[in-house]
Amino acid sequence: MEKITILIVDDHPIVAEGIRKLIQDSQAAQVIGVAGTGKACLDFLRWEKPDVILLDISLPDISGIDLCKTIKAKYPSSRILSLTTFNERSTVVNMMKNGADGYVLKNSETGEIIEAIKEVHSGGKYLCDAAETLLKEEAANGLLLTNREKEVIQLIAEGFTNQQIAEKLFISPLTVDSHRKNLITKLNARNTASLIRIASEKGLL
Amino acid sequence: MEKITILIVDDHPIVAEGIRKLIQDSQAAQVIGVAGTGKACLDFLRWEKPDVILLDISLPDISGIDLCKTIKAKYPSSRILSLTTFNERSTVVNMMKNGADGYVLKNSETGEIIEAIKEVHSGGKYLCDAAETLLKEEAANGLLLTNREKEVIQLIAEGFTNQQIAEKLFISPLTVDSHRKNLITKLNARNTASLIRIASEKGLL
DNA sequence: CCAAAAATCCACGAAAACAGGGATTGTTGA
DNA sequence: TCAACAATCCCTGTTTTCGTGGATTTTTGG
Repeated sequence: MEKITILIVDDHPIVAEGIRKLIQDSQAAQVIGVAGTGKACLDFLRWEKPDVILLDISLPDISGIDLCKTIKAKYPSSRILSLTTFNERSTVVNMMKNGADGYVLKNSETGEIIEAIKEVHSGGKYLCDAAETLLKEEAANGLLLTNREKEVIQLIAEGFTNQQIAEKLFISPLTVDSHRKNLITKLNARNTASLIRIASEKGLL
Repeated sequence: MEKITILIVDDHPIVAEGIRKLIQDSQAAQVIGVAGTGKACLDFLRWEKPDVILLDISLPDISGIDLCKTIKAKYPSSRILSLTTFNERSTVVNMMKNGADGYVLKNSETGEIIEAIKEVHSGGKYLCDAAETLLKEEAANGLLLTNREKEVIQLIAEGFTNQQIAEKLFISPLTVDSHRKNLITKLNARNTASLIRIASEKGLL
């Protein structure tokens, strides 16, 4: 059986080493490279084509989310498995939206990670239990801000007034105010200040 | 030479494995246990006394910060090296305040981690460069909110008005307003909304 | 002890947010 | 096709924050 070739992209030497060991032990795959930055990753991909890329989100130069998009744009056939510590809805969603083929948390069982690699390599998608639960929670709990609301809350958090936001979005200040009120209601805030705190806690900014 | 005995406390199997490998390779120490939860850690310590405890902050049951305090209370002679991904002032400060003997980031060079273990074992303190820089930045940059300001910003973030905050603190609403204005100036915010965002980003809430 | 910083209080007008309605277009999924 | 939802806009009055400025009293560190 051909071994699956792997590129690890992670800026933590410890983690990279741990993954390498796991993969070696499993016999199913082999690590052909380790990159500690987004740049190193792209350089590597110019010369070698791993079957699966294990991608961390927090990298020193660019975010794994952006890197994911870039890789998929340049090498559409590459398979990307996101391997991170974050289990926030927004992160999971963004990652998958940007073309990742799977999402596994670093505190997953080791077996699950190998499983995910195989699944992704064979063309499937893989979401770890925790991530799946999160996505369901989102749907249920209704952490569902509309696109417009996301734009608006973002600008509010940056300190713009209704008036200024209206100008940026080419809509009426009254509309912005409506969005603001809806946001306060949706997130159960008392006022704008607590709205921003709550949004920040939930990773919506 | 006696090897330094180590207990790893981390809920990421990958990371634990990586650390174990690093330590093995270094020849200077040996891992005598791995705990994935705070409880497992305390159980382990009842029977065995590792020279150095490598402690992660994010654990499933209790925070590493609290665990640190607990361990130090029960076993004052134990040496604790905090090994985490976070490099926020507040985290570093809290950890050291609760008795940790060292602070190293997971993305540190592997050599640095071994170095830190040795230093901590021999009774010294060790702060990785990144953490040290952070602490200096804090002093320099002036993330210096006064006690009163911290109370006030906390209450603002919870959605209370000047009036309400004044009642809670038994001071005049005008005073609260002064604090608010000072906060906005200090943190370079445009208004309360952005004040809360900035404070949240800096971990001041 | 003394200077610096923190905490307190104030005034006044302008600007912004809040409360609590209502209403009209699109879009879209079942 | 039709109800639900998103996005838009509006009104009225009240409350709160913002900007600019100043002033006094405690703490506190050297």
